[in-house]
Amino acid sequence: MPAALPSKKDIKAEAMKRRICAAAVSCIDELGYAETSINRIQERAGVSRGALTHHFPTKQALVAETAMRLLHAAAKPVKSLRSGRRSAGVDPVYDLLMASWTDVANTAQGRAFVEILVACRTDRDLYDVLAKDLHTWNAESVAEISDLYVGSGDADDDAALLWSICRTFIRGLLIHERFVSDPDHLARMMERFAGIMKSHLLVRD
Amino acid sequence: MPAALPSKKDIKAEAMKRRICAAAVSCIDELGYAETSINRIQERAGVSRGALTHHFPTKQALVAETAMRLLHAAAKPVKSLRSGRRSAGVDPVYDLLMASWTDVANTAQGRAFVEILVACRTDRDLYDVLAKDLHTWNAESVAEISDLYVGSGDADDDAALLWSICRTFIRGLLIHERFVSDPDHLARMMERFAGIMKSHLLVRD
DNA sequence: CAAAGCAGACCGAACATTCTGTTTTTAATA
DNA sequence: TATTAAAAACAGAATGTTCGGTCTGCTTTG
Repeated sequence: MPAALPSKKDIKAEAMKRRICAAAVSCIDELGYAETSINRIQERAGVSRGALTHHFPTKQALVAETAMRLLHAAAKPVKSLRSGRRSAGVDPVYDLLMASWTDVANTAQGRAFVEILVACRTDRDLYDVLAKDLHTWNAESVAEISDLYVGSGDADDDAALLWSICRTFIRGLLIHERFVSDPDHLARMMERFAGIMKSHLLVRD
Repeated sequence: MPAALPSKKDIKAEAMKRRICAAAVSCIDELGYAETSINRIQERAGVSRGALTHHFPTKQALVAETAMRLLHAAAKPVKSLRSGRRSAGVDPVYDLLMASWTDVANTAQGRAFVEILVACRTDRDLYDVLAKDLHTWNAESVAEISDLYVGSGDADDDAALLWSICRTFIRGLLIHERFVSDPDHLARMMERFAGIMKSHLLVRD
């Protein structure tokens, strides 16, 4: 594993890929997965068709890499919340949940990721590409939490279960928006939910 | 409001629409919203293009009507749970939530509905058609619950808030499937969640 | 016989992908 | 260090398919 330091070529390639994936994210977030075409991503990224095709030979490859990047980007915030600003707010779990909503889920990246998640429910090819990373990401996320918290239930993996529940609710909240006219309602739901959960996910002693 | 009893023509038209919408539901459930085309719906419904076009001049009209039907179909189960099988199971709220998952959400209809919900997050035209019905459906659903239950929190609409949280979680659960390898895990999450919620949504005395 | 229901061909637009060139970068050689 | 051939990065046209929507007829119903 030489981990050869990146050449000028690699740097440009990485910059190009990042640019294209960023365009893909904003497209998916604003237009939805169904209306996101290669043409539109290309246009939004300000990149020629040849360049895009060179780095991502198929649409699936582009979506897959975009999803991977979103996945790895979403892993950071939880870790940073783990180390940073302890005991600053009301409750660590409450803070974690509220931050997960505002800083991770309810962002262009978070919304785009949910779009891709929904897409790979029915797109088996896409799912096959992402499945492994989704599972390991999930396992790591759950392990991080289990390391710090313990659940109020009987099962020994109760903290993991509760954290999965939290993430599931937060993702669902993105979809619930269309049901209510007042956007403030989502914040109220989030607060109420976090208030309930903080008495079940307890800091390890 | 004459509510003229349906003629033979109307009956046939209704049957045709039902058939097409059913095909749309199974398409959206199995292929996802992005891969659902008029051609495929037509093929699955075993209907000619002319017939389909006659009843639904545009794709949006078809999706909108399909969503309406799903919405009205999803209103029933909650009502039936309200009247039927009281005190049969562990807890009325627990039963209600578990039934909402197995009988409403985790069905072809439920999954298709979520697909449409996700789609109309970014499709403003579709949302404009559905918004009114989504809001009133939501209001009715919440009213039904508030009529029977009271929340553990301070707010006077706490039961409504909690019920919205429940529905949001259940919808999110449909998406969470791709994160875990064991499908049984979803059931565990559902049970744990319902167990928590039953101590916050309380039967009115 | 008028009108609605139905059948299927047809249309331009947009799609993902493939392709032929052109430019730039890399690495090997002198 | 200068030269050069190969490889990679890019540009953009061309291709065949599929899309949603329209249009022209035929059939059934009222």
